[in-house]
Amino acid sequence: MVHLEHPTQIGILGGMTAEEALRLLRIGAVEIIPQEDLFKKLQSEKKLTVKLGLDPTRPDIHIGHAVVLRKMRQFQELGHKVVLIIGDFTAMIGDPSGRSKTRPPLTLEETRANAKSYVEQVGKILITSDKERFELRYNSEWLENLGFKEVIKLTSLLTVAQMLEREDFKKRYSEGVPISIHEFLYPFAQGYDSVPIACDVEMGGTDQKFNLLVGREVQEAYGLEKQVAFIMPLLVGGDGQKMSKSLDNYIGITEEPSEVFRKLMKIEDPYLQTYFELCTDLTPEEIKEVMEKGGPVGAHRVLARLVAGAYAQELIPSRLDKAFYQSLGYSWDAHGHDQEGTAPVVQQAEARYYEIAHGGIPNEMPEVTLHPGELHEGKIAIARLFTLAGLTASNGEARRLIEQKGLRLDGEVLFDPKMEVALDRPRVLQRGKDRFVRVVPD
RNA sequence: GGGUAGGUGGCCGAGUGGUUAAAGGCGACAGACUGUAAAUCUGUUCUCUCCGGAGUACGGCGGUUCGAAUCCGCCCCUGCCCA
Repeated sequence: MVHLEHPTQIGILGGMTAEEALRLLRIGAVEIIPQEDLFKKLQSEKKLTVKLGLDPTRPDIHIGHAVVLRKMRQFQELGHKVVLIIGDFTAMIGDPSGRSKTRPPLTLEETRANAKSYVEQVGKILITSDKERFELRYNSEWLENLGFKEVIKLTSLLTVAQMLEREDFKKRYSEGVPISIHEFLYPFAQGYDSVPIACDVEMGGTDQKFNLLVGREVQEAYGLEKQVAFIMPLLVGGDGQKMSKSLDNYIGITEEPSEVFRKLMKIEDPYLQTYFELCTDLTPEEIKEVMEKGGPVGAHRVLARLVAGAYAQELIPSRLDKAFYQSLGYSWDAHGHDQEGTAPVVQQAEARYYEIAHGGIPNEMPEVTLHPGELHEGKIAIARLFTLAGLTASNGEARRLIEQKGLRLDGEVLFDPKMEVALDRPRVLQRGKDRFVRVVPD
């Protein structure tokens, strides 16, 4: 079984000097503004408050978030406290960062509903059970009843010109794309979040730089010590596009290991290096070695094993390094060519991947039960079957795909769009290479 | 408040009375080729279909017309200029 780091081990880094801590924290960071302030805060030996604001409009945490969360885990292991702010109030504005359109606003109720699953997911990376190390807050707590007077105080901190200097606003403005005034309020709201919690370090991706810096101004206006803006790189999807749930480039941290494995194997070659850098703790030398010795395919395999293996754990190990790779039972020398891992989850994920790659049908797949009312004399039209199974959006699409040899039934390529299928036993439906559903009669 | 230009399929964008389910591009999907990569090539891309067709669709509502994305009226929304 895979070695699972015991919670009592957390805090083992607490004995580090400020220099050592800074050296560790800097790894992987894009920018720390200002780094001297972080050093001073670390030297002060007080427990630092490290904040991350999460937008509860989309309920899933993906491996892009994990880049930031893993860094925060380091802070926790150094003895500091993470405060997760669920932006239930700010979600009504919608973060304009990187956006080219105004976001549709959400109600408090809608956003609250999403927040709960967030915490569960974040718990895979952060230590959430220890109140000294973790706290969850909703920003409606202080923003909802913030008076207009305070809003004026906040908004007087920045000028319109400064706002429009932001790349996303600048672009929208010059292209004539609408910007609502309330979107200007977002950075202030996020910045104000740092006041009631007396934030020392605010974490964010590169797209958050502006917002993080506003937090400093806001804290100063409220007589607090300014926070450090800790900026981590943004992980793009495996195809170089923004990671998006509607595309297949999105890897959720609670997805099945086999899915994580599959998606990591699909990462386009030019982004492989970045994934190693952001999602693992291999040294640059080790990454180079893996890439050279394993080639693109072998390197993909090492990455997929490491990350899928780590994410399969209840609590993701704090270091995804060579030692962890070996703890999964793989020999480092082989760089991905062997398949002799001893960690069952990874083995299964890998086996499933290769089974499908060689045209096989996996054992594990989503199951759909068909209502008996859909059957006519025990049979159902093939197109309707695929649509009911959720593999096609419409019967027409199913017919088209059949004409294009894109659908299979029990492994056999379908050719007749008018075919009727008897459902006296479970049947395996397949779309393309890797989408399967098993339909079982009720 | 005044003037002006606009609102078309997931996105961009053509289309000013019928031959328009709406050019073209992007994206997406399937196939070939591959490493379940990329690139390339081929096909598809509103819904239903007894494959003959039928239904719905061009911001909203109403009207003109045999017929409207296209003309008219009102409303909503957005850009730009002026105040």
